[in-house]
Amino acid sequence: MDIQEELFDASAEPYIVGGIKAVFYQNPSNFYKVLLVQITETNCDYKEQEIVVTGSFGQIQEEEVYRFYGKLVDHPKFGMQFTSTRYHQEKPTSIEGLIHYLSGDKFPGIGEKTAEAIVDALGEEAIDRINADPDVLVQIPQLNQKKRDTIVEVIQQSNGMEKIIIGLNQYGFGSQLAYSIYQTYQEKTLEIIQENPYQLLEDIEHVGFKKADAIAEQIGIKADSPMRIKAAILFSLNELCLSNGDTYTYAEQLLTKTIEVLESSRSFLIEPESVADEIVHLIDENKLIEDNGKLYIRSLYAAEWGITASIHHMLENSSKIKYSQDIDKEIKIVEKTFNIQYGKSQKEAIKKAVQSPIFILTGGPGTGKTTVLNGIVTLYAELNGLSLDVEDYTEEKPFPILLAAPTGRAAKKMNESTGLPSSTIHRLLGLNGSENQAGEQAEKELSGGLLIVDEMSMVDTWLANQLLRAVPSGMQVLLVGDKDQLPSVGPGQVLHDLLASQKVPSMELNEIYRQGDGSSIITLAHSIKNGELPADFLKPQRDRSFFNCSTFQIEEVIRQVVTKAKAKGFTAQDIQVLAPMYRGPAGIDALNKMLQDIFNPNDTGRRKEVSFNNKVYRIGDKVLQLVNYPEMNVFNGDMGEIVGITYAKETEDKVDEIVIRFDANEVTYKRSEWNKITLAYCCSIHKSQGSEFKMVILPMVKNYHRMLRRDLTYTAITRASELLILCGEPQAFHESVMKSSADRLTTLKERIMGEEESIKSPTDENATKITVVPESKEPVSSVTDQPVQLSMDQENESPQNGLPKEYKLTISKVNNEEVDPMIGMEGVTPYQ
DNA sequence: CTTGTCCA
Repeated sequence: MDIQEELFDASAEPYIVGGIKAVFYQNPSNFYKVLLVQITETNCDYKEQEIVVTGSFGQIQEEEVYRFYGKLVDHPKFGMQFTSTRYHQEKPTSIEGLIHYLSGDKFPGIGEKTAEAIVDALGEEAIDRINADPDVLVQIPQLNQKKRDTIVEVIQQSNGMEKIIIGLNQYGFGSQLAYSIYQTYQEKTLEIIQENPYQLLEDIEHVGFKKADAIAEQIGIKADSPMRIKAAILFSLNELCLSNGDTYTYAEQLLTKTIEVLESSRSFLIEPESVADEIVHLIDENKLIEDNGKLYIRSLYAAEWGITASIHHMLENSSKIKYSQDIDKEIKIVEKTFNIQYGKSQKEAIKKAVQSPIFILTGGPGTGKTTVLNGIVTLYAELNGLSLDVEDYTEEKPFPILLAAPTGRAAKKMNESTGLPSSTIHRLLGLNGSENQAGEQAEKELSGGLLIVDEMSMVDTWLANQLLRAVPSGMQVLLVGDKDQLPSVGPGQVLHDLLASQKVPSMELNEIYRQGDGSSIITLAHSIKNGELPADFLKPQRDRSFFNCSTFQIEEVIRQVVTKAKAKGFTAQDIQVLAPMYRGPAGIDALNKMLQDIFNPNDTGRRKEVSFNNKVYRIGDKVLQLVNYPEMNVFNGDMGEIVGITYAKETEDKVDEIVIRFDANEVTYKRSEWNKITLAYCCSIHKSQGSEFKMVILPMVKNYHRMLRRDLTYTAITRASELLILCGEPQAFHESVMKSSADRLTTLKERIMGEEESIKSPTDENATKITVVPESKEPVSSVTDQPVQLSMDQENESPQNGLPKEYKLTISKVNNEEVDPMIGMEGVTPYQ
């Protein structure tokens, strides 16, 4: 068996073997290539002679024959092609093939006759034999020393990849890591690792310090070597900043963390002084930035300043935006076109936005950001005499309004709500994932008159810098988002800081248009946003209720609520259970299993089902997409339904297949792609961002631990458009609301405000950090200090329910089915 | 402990 196949376990994987006819495209900054391949062998259902193969490849020789592993993809623009995840050069196997290979361009000076002589002497195993012992060539009289060297060199080079992979294996890298390391360094792999194993920390994701340090030890790098200490410092800085979302840290914390990293990797005592010395050296070398006692990751320091410069530059252009038309009059025309009436603040936002070089539109869910966004687009087009018909534009004259968002799903939603083309920010900027995070490479400037970015709260410091830097002079920018929702995955809190600086014109929408009057969900959301839990938090309301229970009772409580709701006509699509984490008794995985049994059981045991990763899938299951498939218009976070399951023996490729329907289109997933989906009856709060559900069920228990955060709770409850059912421990809700997330350490706000950095010591900073957390709130602590009893005051609360005065929701009553778990919601059905 | 993006 081929070494690679063994390594990557690729038994029934689709492959294509063929010669390279042309290299259509190669990205100079990474290994991405588009190749035209003349097929000689394949196990795919593909009848043409040629196919386009895309992927990351090292050196690709035209005319050479390669074996590509991957899958067929129907690209909307380029048709059927093969996306390859790994490949290797094919060794010639037949005698004729071998002769052809040896007499080819690769071996200068070797003709057909010489090649024949080599194969005559060494047989079909010639290549392996030369590899094993180059001296076997001496027996061939046609070859002089120079030709022998050429042959050996070329053969060893193409054998290099296998050697490198074996080498990586010996260093203890599994197939996955070995592969990504090889993809990055190619033939230089072993050289780079031997020179400085710590380089892996900078270049390869998922390589930890211990791993790199183990190799370093193996090749004799001493425990107190400056190289090792420096690597540990930079690694610790990254860990500290990225785990908290901060853009800087303090020397003391960095020192402590570094020593911890070093000493937990090798048992060797490290002097704090030597770490401190190396921190100073790194600052001198400009690999670490020190500013007013703060230590920054270089790229983040640059990005904060970059954003600041861009913003200031835009603001200087304020006076250049002038319209001859009467804007108020034009807004009236827009209102007429859409047949709506904007609220006062909405009107003001539209007016300000078209007149500002950069403008922030913010507001919670349901406040009409989308409506205003559409108004701004229409008014902008009106004022500038632009057509909004995409057909009127060409490649030379591109559409002048750019729409983008940090996630594929948000971009898709933008496209649906505006009818205009939109894309991810990455795609807009032409980022391809191989850039370093600093984005220090040259990038293209955008063209157009207006750039609109939605879900700005999810844009991190690096991306914001790259985006704003690509904005040309004169292009207006509109940033839209909700600063209280989940922050970016990457470091920083750009939207928050821009708003806090008060330098950028902005408008916050407060009026709720989505929910009807008297929604207590919105009131609750407002309190949570401000770090409070309202006094009536535990009392059943018309549109929400609370079940007090422990971690281990969550499953049973939710089972009963959902069973009841289902009987009332709520479907799996109407009800969404949200949890912050996957594992544990009250985790997403456990709840999904239970919910699947309610909504889509296999009672008879005779239904078609397939299992994967401890999960069972059946037709009718509600599933969640976990990655982007832009060509299918399906994105990370989209929900669909399984509409078909085909067992391996019934499919052409002999692999199990699942067909999932999303809104309009159906997508087929082979077993190898099943890790791209999961059950969706319960999903993570993160994945729910950007969606809305009639009924949201939200468990909160202390077991969720570090996931108890205000932004998560706020995001979760604001997903509910009609009903919200909370369950769990009141103390857990309390904790989550107390834990503010908008306390990432950043200096963007100060930079934009142009304030002299006040010299703060770490203790000062800690003090400010503490004040960010609101003072203890009386109503909450009084609720949480004692065992909670849910009581309903008959006089004030829903007397129409005719409930007894003392009505306690306890788990035993729920268990005995003495109470209706949808208490207080009698009149509510999904169809009202 | 969870979360995002990428190529003619």
